[in-house]
Amino acid sequence: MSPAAAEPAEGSLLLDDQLCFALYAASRAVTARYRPLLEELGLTYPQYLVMLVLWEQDSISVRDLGTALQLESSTLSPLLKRLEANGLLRRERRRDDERSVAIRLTDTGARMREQAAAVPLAIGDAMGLTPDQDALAKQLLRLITANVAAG
Amino acid sequence: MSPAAAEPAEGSLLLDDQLCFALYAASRAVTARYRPLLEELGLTYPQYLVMLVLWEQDSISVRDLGTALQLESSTLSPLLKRLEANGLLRRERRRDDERSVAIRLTDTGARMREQAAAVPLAIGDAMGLTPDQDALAKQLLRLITANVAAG
DNA sequence: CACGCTTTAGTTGTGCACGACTTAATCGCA
DNA sequence: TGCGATTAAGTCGTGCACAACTAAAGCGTG
Repeated sequence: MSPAAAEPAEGSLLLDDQLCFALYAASRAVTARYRPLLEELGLTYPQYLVMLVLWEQDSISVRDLGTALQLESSTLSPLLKRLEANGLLRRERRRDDERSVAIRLTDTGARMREQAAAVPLAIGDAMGLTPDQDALAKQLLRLITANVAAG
Repeated sequence: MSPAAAEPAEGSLLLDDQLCFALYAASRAVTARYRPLLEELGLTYPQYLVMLVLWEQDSISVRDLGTALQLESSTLSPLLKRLEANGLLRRERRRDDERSVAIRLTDTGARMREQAAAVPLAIGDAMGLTPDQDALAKQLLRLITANVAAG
């Protein structure tokens, strides 16, 4: 991690100067790395993220799931239907508020948690960062997310 | 940028411990920030990345474009058709190798570069990182990309 | 030269991601 | 109490992203 050889001019249009491209490329590369592991579980990457939330907090509304993952209902609704079709969760209208839909894991969905425990370990290994680098990367990424969302 | 309050256990399944999620969320947040700016140019974010490459190196093959952006021809071919339909570029078979297609900017596409110069500045501003943080983030992201691609 | 292998671009099918919109339920307040 | 505004989930259309595959061109070696 030595400093960059030559610091780019402000407002460069060179692809390799763009932080946004480094971000976009890294995100796709990591997702690609997950793909074969998740395929064994029959999950896509966004489906895996939904399962992570549900393993943390079962019986959550579509709205709160969207808040946690920063996804619209127009993305989540079909995704949740696919997970329901695969037997991992059930969707039921809340009786106290019929607008809201509660997402609950099935036994199959809950049991998948054990199998999934190996996944973050394998990916963490593949990313090959030291614990300090990992923490630093998370902090920088959250800072970026917070800043661009704010303006 | 103080250290994290509590370092997560290895292999945690908590969403907010996952570097992969921070990456995925940041990437989408940044793309969302670009959207209104690029809409004025009539571009999507991946189309903007293609234009960045072309402003750097005109008359490039689909293959080399794919290498630069780490995208498959199955993603690029339809995207390039849309850019061609919008009058920003032309596609022509190479005479010396009829398998290959050369992508060339039209005058309109080349002229868009001036308008686009403001975009990275605005985004850099919105990300709100110091030059050091920006450089560090790029280094970490490239390290992650290289590591996960390698294994 | 011939024929099989590789390379290049493109097509097809599936699943996100998001804007614009719809429907139904609930809320708030005049 | 009634009715307009708000909220929740979902549909639809467009555009990535990628795997699996196809078609056509070029290459290499017997």
